[in-house]
Amino acid sequence: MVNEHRSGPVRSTAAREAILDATARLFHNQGYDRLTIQGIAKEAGVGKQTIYRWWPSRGALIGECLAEGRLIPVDFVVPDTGDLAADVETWLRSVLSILEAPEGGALLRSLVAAATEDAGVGAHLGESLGVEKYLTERIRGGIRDGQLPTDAPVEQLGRAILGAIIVESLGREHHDSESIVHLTRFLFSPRS
Amino acid sequence: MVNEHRSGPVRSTAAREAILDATARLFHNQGYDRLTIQGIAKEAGVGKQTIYRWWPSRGALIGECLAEGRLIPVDFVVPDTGDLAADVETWLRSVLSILEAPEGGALLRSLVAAATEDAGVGAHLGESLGVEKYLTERIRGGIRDGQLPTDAPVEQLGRAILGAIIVESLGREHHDSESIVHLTRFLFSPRS
Amino acid sequence: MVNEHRSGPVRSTAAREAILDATARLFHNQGYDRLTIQGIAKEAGVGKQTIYRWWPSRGALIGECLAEGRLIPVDFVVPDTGDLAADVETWLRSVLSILEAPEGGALLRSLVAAATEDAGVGAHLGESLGVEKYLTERIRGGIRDGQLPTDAPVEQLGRAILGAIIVESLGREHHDSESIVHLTRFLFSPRS
Amino acid sequence: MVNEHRSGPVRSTAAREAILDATARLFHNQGYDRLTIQGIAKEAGVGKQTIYRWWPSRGALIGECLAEGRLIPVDFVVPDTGDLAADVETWLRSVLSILEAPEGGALLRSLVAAATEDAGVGAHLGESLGVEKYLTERIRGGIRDGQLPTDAPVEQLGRAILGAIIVESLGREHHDSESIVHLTRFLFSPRS
DNA sequence: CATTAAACGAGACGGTACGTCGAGTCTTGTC
DNA sequence: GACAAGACTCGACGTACCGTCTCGTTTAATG
Repeated sequence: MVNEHRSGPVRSTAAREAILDATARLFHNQGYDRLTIQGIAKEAGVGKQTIYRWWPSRGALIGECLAEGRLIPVDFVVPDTGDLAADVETWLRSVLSILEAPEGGALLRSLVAAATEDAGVGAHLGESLGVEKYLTERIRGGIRDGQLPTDAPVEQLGRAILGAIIVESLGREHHDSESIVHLTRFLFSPRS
Repeated sequence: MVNEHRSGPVRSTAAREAILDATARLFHNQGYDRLTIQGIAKEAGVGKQTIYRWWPSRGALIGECLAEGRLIPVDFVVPDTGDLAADVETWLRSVLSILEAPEGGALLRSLVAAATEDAGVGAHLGESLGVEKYLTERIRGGIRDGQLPTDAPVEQLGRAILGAIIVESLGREHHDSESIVHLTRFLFSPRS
Repeated sequence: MVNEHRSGPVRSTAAREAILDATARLFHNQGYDRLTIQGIAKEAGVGKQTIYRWWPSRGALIGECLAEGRLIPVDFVVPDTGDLAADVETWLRSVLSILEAPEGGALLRSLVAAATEDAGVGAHLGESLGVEKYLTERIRGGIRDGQLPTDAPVEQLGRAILGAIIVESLGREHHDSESIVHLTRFLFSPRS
Repeated sequence: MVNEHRSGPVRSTAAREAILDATARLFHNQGYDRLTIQGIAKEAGVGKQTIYRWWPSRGALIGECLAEGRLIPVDFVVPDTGDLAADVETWLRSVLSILEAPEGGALLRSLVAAATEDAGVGAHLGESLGVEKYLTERIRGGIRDGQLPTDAPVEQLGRAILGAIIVESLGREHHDSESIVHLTRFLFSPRS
């Protein structure tokens, strides 16, 4: 029998919703290091076991929130005006606007902290900023247009930009958007 | 007089040494998230209070270990053969050799985790890989040589490479050194 | 309804038993001043929190042990042969036999120490020696028999005898049972 | 040579005074259980070692304060008007006036707590209330006067009264002076 | 006097226990 | 059988004191 029947209730969507909601809320308010399963359970009005039943760890919860866009509720689409450098810059500025929000740096560091603990978060961090889906795709377009050489390391370019943002955030210096914008201009401006 | 004299016992260098030693040892063996003050104290044969007396947090301990080269005991010097791209690649390969060691990825992720908690670690992470001291300096040399345009974002290039390594490490895909080497070749190869 | 229902696990009697057992055992072996919550938890194979959940302090634990007869497991009943002085002396000798046991003085002093910290212990110290239940009752009988004047301070007589024992124990002189027996004979011998 | 000479300073009376002062002050303000050597040292403006040099324990400090009348600065003299019962009652009321002061019960319990830890305190507790020096002496006078039978247990009577006070204090019931006065009247009123 | 050694203030040290927090597991009664 | 509630053992937190041990400074008897 492929189909295994069992009696009893099925997973409560209300509980799942309340848990992910509470997780996202607490993550924003307190950061990853102060996020606790107990706190989430109480905030969600849920038993601890209900969390442990469906998620193996704190990181997995964050991963699921991230995947559902509950942590960064923006769609970082990259336009295609034909000008690769300008399009990338548009994307970059929308990402940087997160960092420039109050506690934006702390938010990003919290995400990185979660990523160090949980592989799923690490894998989907770039994804939720549109790196693979939009940015890398747009860069590929730039190659087809001849704005980048055919041997350009497409995926690595996205990672490098994201990485530069992360490194800057870890340094906690006063955030300077323009310096990263400068980087992308250098990377994507037409080469002679 | 700046110097304020006080009688009484002086800070024990033996205790300081034992604590930093134990911290570095446990950090390598267990990673940052399993590192506890309690464990360090026991490993070092020291009272907990002696740690709290001199360091405000777990992160600060890691920061000091990092600054003293107890975590990454390598000097990542960048040669100057005249060929910028080749020199950067030399540096890069020595950095990547850490990642390729067993548990190398975990080590880097642990450092990043510490950096998310402690500003000092964040500030000195790049430093201890020679980014500011050697890599950035070498890139500046590349500008003087005319191998890079004068408006190249020197500091951001170092951050971008380091960031690309970090992002790759967070993703936990099978590590591929060549893809990052590819990135640096793209960045630093002579532009026409 | 006075009864407020709540679902969920119920207090573990096994844990309670183990804790009180361990408390009594350690109290006898080490005395009150060396008794620690940590030690009780370890001896009982129990988490510290389980102790703090149900008892507010070390003294309260001792109070409960005392009330359940785990510290002085004797029933100090007073006979009624008709001879008040003799009956009180019978009781007294059984109490003194505790003091005369090895470490008996230390046991009593430990109880007194606990009583100074915890009101409950103080209240039940006399009780567990049968002062209120048996001794005072027997003295009342003596009044009815005419062996004591009707205005005799019944309760205070019990306290005075117990107090004399305690004061003697605090003095740590070589214990002399006969001197206290002498006191009770004086107090209860037939008055002309 | 029996006499061993040495150079150097002698014991500082200022330090001794400051320490005993601080001890008495803190004992009154915080009670015995919150009294710490560190606290005394800081309050007295003295190094910890100076305390440990001259006193073996916290209890010994209290013992010395007690012996010097720094804890109960009253002289509990017993008058001799010829009326034994009345004289004892005079003494008793002055002792009870301590208990009736605010925190008087706590003070007595603190003294008892110290006595359970330190033999010296136990030995001198009664002494500092004038039990041996005055009360017992006065009772002996009562025997000589024929107000008490010759076989009265003189010392035990003093202990019994003190003990009754202590037991009442340990019970923390609302203090009732008259009940103890009643006891002494019963003990010392002329027997037919 | 100059010497010198002990007493002193200050406080760092290795420990032990404190009382609290959260982890992850288990138990109970309800839906 | 999923759920809310929460008791359970365990381990770490950061703090308070313990009693011992340097430190330099002060001080008084000895030489």
